[in-house]
Amino acid sequence: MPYDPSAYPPFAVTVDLVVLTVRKHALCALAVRRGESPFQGRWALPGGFVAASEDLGSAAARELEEETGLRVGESAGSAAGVHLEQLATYGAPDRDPRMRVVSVAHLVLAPDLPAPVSGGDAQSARWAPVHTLLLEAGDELEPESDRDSDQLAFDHGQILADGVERARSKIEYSALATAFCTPEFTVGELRRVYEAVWGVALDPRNFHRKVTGTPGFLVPSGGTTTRQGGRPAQLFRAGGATVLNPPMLRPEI
Amino acid sequence: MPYDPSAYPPFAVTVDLVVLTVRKHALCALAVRRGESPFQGRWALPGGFVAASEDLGSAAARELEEETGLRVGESAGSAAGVHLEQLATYGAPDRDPRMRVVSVAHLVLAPDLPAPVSGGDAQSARWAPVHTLLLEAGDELEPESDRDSDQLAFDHGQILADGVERARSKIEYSALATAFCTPEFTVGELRRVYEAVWGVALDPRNFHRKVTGTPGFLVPSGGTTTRQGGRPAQLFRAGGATVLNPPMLRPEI
DNA sequence: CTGATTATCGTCATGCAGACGACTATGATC
DNA sequence: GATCATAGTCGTCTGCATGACGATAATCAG
Repeated sequence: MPYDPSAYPPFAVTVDLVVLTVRKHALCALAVRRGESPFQGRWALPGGFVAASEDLGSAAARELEEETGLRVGESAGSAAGVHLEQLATYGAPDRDPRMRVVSVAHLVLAPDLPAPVSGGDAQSARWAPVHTLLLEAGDELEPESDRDSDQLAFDHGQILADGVERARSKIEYSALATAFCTPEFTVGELRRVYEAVWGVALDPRNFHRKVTGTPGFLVPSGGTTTRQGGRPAQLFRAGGATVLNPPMLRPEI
Repeated sequence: MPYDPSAYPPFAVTVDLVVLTVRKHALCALAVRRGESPFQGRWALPGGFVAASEDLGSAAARELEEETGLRVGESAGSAAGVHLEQLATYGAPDRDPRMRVVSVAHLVLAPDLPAPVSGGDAQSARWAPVHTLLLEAGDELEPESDRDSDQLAFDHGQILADGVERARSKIEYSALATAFCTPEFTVGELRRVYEAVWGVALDPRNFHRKVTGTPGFLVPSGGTTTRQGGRPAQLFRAGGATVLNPPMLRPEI
């Protein structure tokens, strides 16, 4: 591998973000409307170019804050639980018709946010249920849907699908489902996160036994709440555990 | 995100390979000796630049074949079981002192190969047990070891560590351990793969029960062999299963 | 033939997970 | 205020997978 500074082909490097949250019992992703060609007017994942002296993770965090106001960090800021990790890198030669772009996709898990947030450099942004963004050609579309204008630009449909699959599998064996929750949450709220991400119904009693019996997963914060109605529920915070052993089992079928 | 073709910073994109195999009861990685500065004479992971119109996975497969002769592909070529997947992307601004390089690392799992292979564009290559490549500064070194010349160049030590950890966790819940085996193998040979990758001893009887009882993991090929000594062992091929449910359990401690 | 080595089958106890009953504590409704 | 719906929490039972380990089978090296 002889080194010749002029011999390597030039690439542009971007970061794209799969920002997931749970809203109204549905797993939702952040999508921004493209103001530029190509794919003008279509929805896409938020993202942007990596600066010349910027780390990949820093670029992802910067884009996230620019487009959502969310800050990453363990105990920082208002939204404490935001989680960011690298997802995968997409570099098919023709994935961007303008030039050769390699995109390092990142996955963000965030608690439910009041509004899609404004003030980004995208014309508009929204939370969309992932099942509406992931409809493949040939799938059923509701009559009132936007047809293929709901399809994501570039290869962002694939990126989103990979991110969703990563999230689905990761909450099995890690405590990351708490990243979808507010700092204090109930067992029922955590269960609804699992149900939304996996798209299944879980037995409340077995779920309660499992999560409260896993050391380090949850720590009681002392208070209770009735915000879900019914009997007051104990409030918990995320414990120090990061891996769940044995894991949460995703029901078959 | 206004588009200006001249505004994006130029990057070089490379692929680096973590090629793992099991030799002599030890998990080994492929390392090549660098002939160029920086890190001249040091060991590094194989890899190279991505061509202008080349997909990332294709570049990884090309580099793999150039440096080892291995061909990726399900039923192709001589070595059938070779597995290649994207690992992660490393892009710290100062990871290469020459210029801004983003490296998309890939993980390769291969059966034991007779020789480190020659004919690559690297001066020399060898299989090294991962524990010798992953010694951190401050760890014990055997007196006869090459000291820090055994440390990998660039951030390849971190990349290798990430690849090893990926392999260790992936054989838990997938059938990928068979990628370390020849096309036909015995239960004992598969068990020795797990033992080498995890660095633990497994009970032969429970292991046998587990792998032969998991549908689709192994299919008998009909023959037997005594190449491991002792009683003849039944030969198997990898079945169609890709995920193991329930997974293989890695012993604690 | 004897022993070493490896493969394979079986048994038993433990523990977790799924299915589900029962009870508790709140707000909503009449 | 009584009743109902809702959600949370505690228990029980059963099946199954696993860990620990005994026992037997089939080869090779002396």
